[in-house]
Amino acid sequence: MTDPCRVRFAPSPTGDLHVGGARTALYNWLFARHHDGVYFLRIEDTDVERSTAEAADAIVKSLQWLGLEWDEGPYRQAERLALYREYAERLLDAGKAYPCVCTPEELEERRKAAMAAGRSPRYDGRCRDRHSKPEKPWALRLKVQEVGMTVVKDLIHGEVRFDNAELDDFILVRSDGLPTYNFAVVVDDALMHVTHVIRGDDHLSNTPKQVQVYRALDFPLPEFAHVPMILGPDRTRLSKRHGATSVLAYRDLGYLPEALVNYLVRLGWSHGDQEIFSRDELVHYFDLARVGHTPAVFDQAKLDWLNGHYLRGADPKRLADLLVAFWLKAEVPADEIEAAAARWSSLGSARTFGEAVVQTFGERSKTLWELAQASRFLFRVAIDYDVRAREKCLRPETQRHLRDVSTRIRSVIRFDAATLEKLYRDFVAERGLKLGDVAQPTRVALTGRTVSPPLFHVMELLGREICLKRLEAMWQQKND
RNA sequence: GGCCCCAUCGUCUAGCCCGGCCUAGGACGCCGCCCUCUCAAGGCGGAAACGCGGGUUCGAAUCCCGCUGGGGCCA
Repeated sequence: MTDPCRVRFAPSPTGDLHVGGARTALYNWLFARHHDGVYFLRIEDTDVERSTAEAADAIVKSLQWLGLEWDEGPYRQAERLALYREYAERLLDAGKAYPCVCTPEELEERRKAAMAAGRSPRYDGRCRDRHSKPEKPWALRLKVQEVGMTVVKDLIHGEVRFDNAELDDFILVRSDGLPTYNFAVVVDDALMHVTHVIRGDDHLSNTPKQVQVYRALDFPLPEFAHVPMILGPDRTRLSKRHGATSVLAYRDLGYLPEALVNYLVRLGWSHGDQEIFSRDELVHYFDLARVGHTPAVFDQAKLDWLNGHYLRGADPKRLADLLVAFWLKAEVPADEIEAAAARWSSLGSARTFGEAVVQTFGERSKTLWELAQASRFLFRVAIDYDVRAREKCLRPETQRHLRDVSTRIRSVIRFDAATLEKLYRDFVAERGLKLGDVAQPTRVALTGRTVSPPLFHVMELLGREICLKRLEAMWQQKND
């Protein structure tokens, strides 16, 4: 019986959780669940300049929304500073690290000089033989192994070799007493018994440095797995320039968490030709060995397709609950939403108004936001008419049709889709018209547009009163 | 600049590790047709890729080298 694996997601709270980070979290989570291991969250907030509590909060919210619950934590590096100090002290005592009194300004100057002379801008090691703590402010540098190679065994990339001569004595603890990323991450991963470090490709180049820290501290090495990054459509690192990139932004745009998860997991991982995966299937099939090597471009069109797929399959009740917030955002007054719902329920339908809307508009929408906008005309709000379509409705002949059909609508007993459809079909049959001759103008009068969900369902949703009012406005309109 | 990673349709990818089954498969998107009260959804069909150059081999998308291109890290 081997010990269970332990993995972590360790974001810096310097901004919203973007889709790249979310995928890293997802892969960690799936790996842990697949292997019955432990997945935990660690907030890397030692960079006090850039870290904020709001960002940490947004990350936690994002992860919760995606359903990536953690078993431990969140741990916070800011609360563990004493630990880093303790291990720094050990390295200093053991002579494996040394105090450096070079100031950032001096280093910058030397760096420039080196560049100008065509040399690489590495630290020149001038404080290397210093042992005692100086009076002046100092930073702690690791005395790195200068010869040989550091080989990183990566579960995705295989063995990656780095020449130790390329490494310089990098800083472990800054002069302000705060640990650098490469130091804190090693101390934490080792102390927290992380068995598999699964993170973005951008950290692969940092790994040989971290390996040196593991060795200096006599910590056992974890396994590493560096997953390729997610790029924008222009093939550069994803950033705000690319529009929506944060998990919360997608939530607010009306995407479903299961759609985003499904999209993200397939970006860089595959299981044959399968595109749609349930949560259980993902846990069952997920395997780091099947994670690709190539950076992936984020394609919103495919996310849209997946979201549409999940929207169609989702429980109408759940969607209806979520929809309200999007209607409000589409500037539908709250009391209009209530009025429509009350009117609907007085009709005695088994479904609620929201559920009925979801069922007729859902399969035509990619997102809840789209659904809310497309169904906006169901309320007593100002409708923006398609100008050209409206002009066609104002032809005398068409206005007559609308007027005559209105008369029948007014007197029909049951106001439901089936009855209305029969009414329209009888009407056009009697007059030798095609259904579209009357249905299309009706659609325009009621919705403002030439496209909508099936007309008779729309009418049922709208209710007799609003239908007659909008129809009347259309056939009474003077065509000047 | 140095180092590291990567390279199959526009995009995500299967195939590559263990060469022949690949006249390169699937999905999104796109185009066409069917269904149809419009639009979706669904069904059917189509256009669309092994970056380039050298090897190795009877045979390479698959192995090796170089180039080119892209990305990242260092500061």
